[in-house]
Amino acid sequence: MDILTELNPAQKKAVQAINGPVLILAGPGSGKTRVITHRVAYLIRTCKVSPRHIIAVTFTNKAAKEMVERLDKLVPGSVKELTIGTFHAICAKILRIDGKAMGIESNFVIYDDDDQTAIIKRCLQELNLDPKQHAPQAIASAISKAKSTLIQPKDYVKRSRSYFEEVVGRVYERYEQMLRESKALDFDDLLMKTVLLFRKHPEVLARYQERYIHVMVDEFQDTNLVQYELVKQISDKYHNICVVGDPDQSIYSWRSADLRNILSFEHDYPDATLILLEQNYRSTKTILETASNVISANKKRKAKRLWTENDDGERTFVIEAYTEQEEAQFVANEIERLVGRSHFRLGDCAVMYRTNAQSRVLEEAFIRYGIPYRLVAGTRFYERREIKDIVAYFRLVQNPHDSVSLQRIINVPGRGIGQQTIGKLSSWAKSMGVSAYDAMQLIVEAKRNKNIDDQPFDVRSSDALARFSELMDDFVEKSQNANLVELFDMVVEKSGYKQSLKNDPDKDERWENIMELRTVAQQYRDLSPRESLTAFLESVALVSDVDGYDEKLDRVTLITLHQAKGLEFQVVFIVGVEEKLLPHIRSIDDPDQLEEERRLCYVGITRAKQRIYLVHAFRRTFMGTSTVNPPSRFLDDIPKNLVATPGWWRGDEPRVSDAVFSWNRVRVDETESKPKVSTGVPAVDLKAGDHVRHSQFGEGVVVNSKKVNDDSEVTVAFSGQGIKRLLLSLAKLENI
DNA sequence: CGAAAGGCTCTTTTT
DNA sequence: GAGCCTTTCG
Repeated sequence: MDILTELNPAQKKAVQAINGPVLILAGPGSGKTRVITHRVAYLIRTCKVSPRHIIAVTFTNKAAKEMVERLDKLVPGSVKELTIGTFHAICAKILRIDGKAMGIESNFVIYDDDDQTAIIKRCLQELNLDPKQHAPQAIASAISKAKSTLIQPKDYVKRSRSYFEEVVGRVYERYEQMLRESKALDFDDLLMKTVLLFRKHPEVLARYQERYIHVMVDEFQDTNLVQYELVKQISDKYHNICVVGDPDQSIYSWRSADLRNILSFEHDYPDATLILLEQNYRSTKTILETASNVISANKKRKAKRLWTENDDGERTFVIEAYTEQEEAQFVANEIERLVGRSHFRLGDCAVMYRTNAQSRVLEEAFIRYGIPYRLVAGTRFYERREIKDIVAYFRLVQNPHDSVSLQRIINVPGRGIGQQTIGKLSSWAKSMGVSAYDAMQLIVEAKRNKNIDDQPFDVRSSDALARFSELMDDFVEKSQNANLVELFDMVVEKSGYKQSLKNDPDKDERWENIMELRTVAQQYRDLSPRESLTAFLESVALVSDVDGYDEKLDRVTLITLHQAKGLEFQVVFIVGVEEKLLPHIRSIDDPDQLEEERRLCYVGITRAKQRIYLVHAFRRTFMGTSTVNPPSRFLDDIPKNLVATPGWWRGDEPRVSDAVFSWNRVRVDETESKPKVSTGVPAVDLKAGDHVRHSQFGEGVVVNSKKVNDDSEVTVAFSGQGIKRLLLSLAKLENI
């Protein structure tokens, strides 16, 4: 297949502009991914560039994986030598290999936000600062911001201007020290330390410059200052740097992403070739126009002319629901209707929202309707307690100095090592200038030599500590010659974790999760014991939620607007299109942040290929309290001639009085829709203990059943599927 | 030391 | 509403 056919002139130009700096401004759906992959293929196949001289940076691991898959078809056999990954993953690799020059050992662990907060809390305690007055989260984000702009603790302290910054400065210094003691790096460190490494050791940088002759960066609008610096460093010799982005889709400023990077690029590389990708292949004219009208209201932006040859398509549906429950109901109902009557499949539909908290009501509605769905974030897998616990054992095996992991599991499951003992242990260790882990080994030794006075603990505590120390030693020993799965099984068993789950009310779910983690570990069993542990832990630390997202599954996707960037769906519902939610209340009084909210809305709309629904609720329960939110100001910017309401959702004036009855409308006007909603007495009467069969969930046992208006809500425990609540009239349950 | 209960505060978005 | 922390009691 020829690399250049099936590309439009602008795309062709982008693929062929391989020498010197290139800035590609790519509108949504303009074939950006295609351009990047074809450009790499062009370099390899036509220009005979060795794949090992090419580096491509993506925003998520999923994007990297996709690119590898596509390239494997275009240039078979080359992908192994290509460097493709996220900034964080690439930097982690660099530091494992070359970090020693910076005092970073190759077995460093990566601390996530949770670990970071844990450390900060410990700092506050040490510095006698009240965590209630100085929110650890706020301090964490201040430190992160500093690191993203390459400000080190000393500089931060020097330039602190307020009391808060002074506090942050003090914490920052101690925080860095603790990370060093734990031989750990946080996310921002991965980037910052790499830049510092390159600054301090030009000879190391030179190696990377020689290797990566062609540099490409995707989602450039969402890079921060360190990332920009890094890209600049690596490409500083050959200047073959190609960045791709869309300022209108910049939605990560809160993560220190800086739109000015695009401007800086034009400034730093005045000879850069500028390429605009403006033809949209994804959406209908109506969707594109809707989106353009929304984004055009932003003041700080360059006007852009997006166009498409696609059909006009359906109008944009703007819906008012009464509450968030009704909103979810509408979405579920409409999806059922679409899938039943038209060619759309469940997998073609996505529901997007501003905050994760909004997903719950949607989930409940889908469960009641019996519609299979997939939640992209939710309670994130790697943030679950049982997963973090098990992972902490592995981290400790890899790096015994990891104090956060030690604190986490030293008494999980309970083995008689309480707060008192832990406190005593760390101060004793500190007084001797060793890590807590080393201190515990001293206790073991003291016991062996019967020199009990060598350590300050009573028999009970010292026994417990010694036993834990020996346990960990066993794991470390195992890790040196057994494969990862064997180690996994040993850890789960011998740590007592498996046993301790027996009393856990969520034991089944937790156990399933642990087994899922085991499958992840299995993927690394071909590597050597040492390598597999490092690779496993690194993948665990750097995954994102979208990475696990599999579009082939035929299920409705529930996803945040942020995560949806880069994805596309036939049908998109954006819910909660209200003031205080989109735009979010915390962005409303800052003009810049407000513009970002608008971009977020724009990203959401432009995900849609065929149909877009913008749904808002008149009344919404926030944190216990019910509030009335006006429709989002963004809706005002959509021309009325583009907007419609689905036929069955009548209500030309969908105001309160009307909306109250809309619930009934869903049922009454539903005649043409596939599922007939019965309002009478359910055909079967189910009670606890009955065995039932469900088309999706299989067989299960009724746990509870209660009357809801004219219907019954039945709670059923399905084998292997967990407990679901279903509406009897909708869920087509069969009594067996 | 650990389990249980009650009280508190936030919840935007995430590599 | 939930997760986290503190308090209380055995």
